[in-house]
Amino acid sequence: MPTNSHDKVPVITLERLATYLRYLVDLQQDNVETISSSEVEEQTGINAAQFRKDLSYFGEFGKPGVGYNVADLHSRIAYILKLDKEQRVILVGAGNLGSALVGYPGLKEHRFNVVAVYDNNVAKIGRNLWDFEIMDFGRIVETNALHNARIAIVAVPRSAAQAVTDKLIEVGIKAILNFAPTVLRVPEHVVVRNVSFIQELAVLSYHLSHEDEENKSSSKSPKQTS
Amino acid sequence: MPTNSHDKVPVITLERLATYLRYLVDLQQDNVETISSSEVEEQTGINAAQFRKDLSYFGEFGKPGVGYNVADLHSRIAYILKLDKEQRVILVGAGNLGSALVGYPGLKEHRFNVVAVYDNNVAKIGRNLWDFEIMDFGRIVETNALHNARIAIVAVPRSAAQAVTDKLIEVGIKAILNFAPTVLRVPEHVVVRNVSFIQELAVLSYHLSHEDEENKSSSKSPKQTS
DNA sequence: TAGATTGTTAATCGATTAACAATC
DNA sequence: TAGATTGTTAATCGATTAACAATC
Repeated sequence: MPTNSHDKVPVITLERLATYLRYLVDLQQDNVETISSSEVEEQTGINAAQFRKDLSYFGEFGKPGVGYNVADLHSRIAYILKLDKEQRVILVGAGNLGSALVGYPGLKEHRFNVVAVYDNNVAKIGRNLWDFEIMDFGRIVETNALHNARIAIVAVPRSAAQAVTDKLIEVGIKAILNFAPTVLRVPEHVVVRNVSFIQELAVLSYHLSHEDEENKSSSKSPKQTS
Repeated sequence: MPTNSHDKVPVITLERLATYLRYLVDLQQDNVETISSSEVEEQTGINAAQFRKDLSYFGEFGKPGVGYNVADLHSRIAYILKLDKEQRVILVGAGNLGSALVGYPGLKEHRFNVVAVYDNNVAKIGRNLWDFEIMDFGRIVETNALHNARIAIVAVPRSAAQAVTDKLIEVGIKAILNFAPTVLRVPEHVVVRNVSFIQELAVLSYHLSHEDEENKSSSKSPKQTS
């Protein structure tokens, strides 16, 4: 049962799948037709065996002795991540960050379709954010019954985040991308991913503060996370 | 050699440290004075032993039979992550995202001090972004010699990201928070963290697409990442 | 065919967590 | 003191990667 069996694909494999996708876009722009796993390793620093292992959760993608067809691999990974079909998304919180997120062109490129923008600030409700009229979050029960979005982006202040989340779950949201700097409590059937700008800076800050004490070590490949 | 020995603290521990910090802020706002590791587990879903283990890399923080003093733990974690002292940060890319990032109040709260904003678009150079005059990225050699920032936020289009990065390394940047959807190649002494909004949505999308096939399982604690 | 590279197994490595002696 | 909870050890679990038979 290959090509999509769901049983326990590690989340970190999914994350790398999304990374491969980005990299494959680069390759397509450079008109590269075929790559081998060892070329992936050279160029991204991700171990060749790991690349093959990640793919193996979903079936067979390459030709022994030849490698992987770039266009084919791209479309198959997009399929696995369901980036090949429209996913409806709502944004809650029409502040600076929410505005930047909704305005990001990569959303459309990856078939994420923002269907509504919500806020609870009466000064904002009714005004426009890009192409969207900002809706009253207090009325999400009615409006999401129409839109039927399953993914929500939460870009509200920490103090509002849990209450917003509770409401989102009520209206059928199953996946939340949380930008508020707090741990959201959700029922078990709801998936949350947290994005914390400050947390990332904190990790960088830690490494910085120690760099002067460090002696040179010897690896060569790019050292990156996420 | 406790309280800051650097030898191989897992990055994931550092990430959780930043999570603990957020949580401790919540507790302080609620005037909670003491917590035990099992309360942390209840409220955040992070295993109590893991919490204790994470802290153990840096010394002793609690009192057996009592628990952890919230204010003390907060300040010690802030110290470890060097969030107790100013870190100078530059932003490259004065677009929507860059604007939202620099405007984020959490930066100041955590002592990240944005010292300059750069762009290469002549239409933007000289204009203001919040309190900052947008500087010509072409002149960063001179300007960062003054500011001496070590952390850079890269919020430029994919096509510009690698060239920008190369230049940043030239001017002494040691840590990069990358928002461009591409893998940056950096020398071994430079740390990169990638933030990819689309990647996060892709992981959510994957989970969504399968949810209808899934039968209920039985865990209860919050299932979150990052 | 010979050479290259896959998909997968098994060994290794590292992170999570249960268990418990130390101690407040 | 008795009860609670720490810090840490050791067992478990899971992810990474080397190695190689299969195969293009």
